[in-house]
Amino acid sequence: MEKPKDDQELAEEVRSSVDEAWPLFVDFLKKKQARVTQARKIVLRKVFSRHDHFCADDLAAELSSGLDHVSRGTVYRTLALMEEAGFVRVIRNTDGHAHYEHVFNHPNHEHMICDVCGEFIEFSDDRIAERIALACGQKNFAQRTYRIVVFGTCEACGR
Amino acid sequence: MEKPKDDQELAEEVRSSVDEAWPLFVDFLKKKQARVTQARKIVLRKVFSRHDHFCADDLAAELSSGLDHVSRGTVYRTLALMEEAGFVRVIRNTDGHAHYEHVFNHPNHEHMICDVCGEFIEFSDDRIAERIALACGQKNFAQRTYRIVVFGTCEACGR
DNA sequence: ATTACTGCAAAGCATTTGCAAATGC
DNA sequence: GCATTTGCAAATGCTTTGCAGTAAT
Repeated sequence: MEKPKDDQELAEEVRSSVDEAWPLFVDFLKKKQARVTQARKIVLRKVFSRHDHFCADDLAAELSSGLDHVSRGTVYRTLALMEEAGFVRVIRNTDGHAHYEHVFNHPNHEHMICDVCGEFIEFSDDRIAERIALACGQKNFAQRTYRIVVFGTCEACGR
Repeated sequence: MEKPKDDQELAEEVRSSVDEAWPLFVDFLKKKQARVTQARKIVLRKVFSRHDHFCADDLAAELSSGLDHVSRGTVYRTLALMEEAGFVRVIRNTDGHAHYEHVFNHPNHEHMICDVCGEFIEFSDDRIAERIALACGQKNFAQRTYRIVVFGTCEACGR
């Protein structure tokens, strides 16, 4: 049973996610012989300051015009790194945009996307993961990750 | 137990798919008060003349320079119609291209995409469909369709 | 000091769109 | 005959890239 989170709890969770994620990202960069830069820290912090899903371009827009300035190109490059590091997932909608979400402190879950309002609804089901693993075994396919998107109409829009 | 299909059987299957699909597409267009045109027929035939997956742009390229000429814009517009009609599915790869496949005479199935060679491997599992339906029920989400893509390495590339 | 990263603006590229001509109804 | 479609080419919009300057090691 999970009670709704209030603002303070959310803020807490954000802080801890960034605090946990950053050192891990630093490790990842070092292992890769890449550099630990301000821009990368700013992008990571921004990504974890959001709870919802966001699209690359919006993030780039926000960061390329604020105080902690990071250029569009760098935002895209950093998001690619973060995906490689496994901190972030891409979900390609039917529109051309790349939607991202962070996966840190966030159990495996999939999405329903409402055709009408575009809302993302999360769900998860361990059984599905099992069946997918099974199918991969049968095809001798070494699974790295998978993505499920269900399209349809959400409760609010259906009424 | 299914035996491998030889060329003649494949040709047969293609012919019958087109022959079955076209009248249905005509119905769809009429219901929509849209027009039954040559261009739409040509695109549909081309889509069903392919067994594999294809990307919108390749199809457009082939059709915009052949004898049965259809312009790029029209190919894109027609593919959108065919998707709406449920004859075709889009699978978005990580590259920006839209990959299509026809779903007529083709049971529900999902895909594994090899990171190395880009091959599409089909698989299906009714259990997964059940679990997804269940999850949608729980969220009061009216499911229209869904897509699963598993990323990883295929058998050949894994060796 | 060396090498990688960033910012900027320009290029890329699949897809969409506006509009005049063509076609289906 | 009238409205929808088509073809073409130009525009769009997200994303990537080249390069000169800047920052990290």
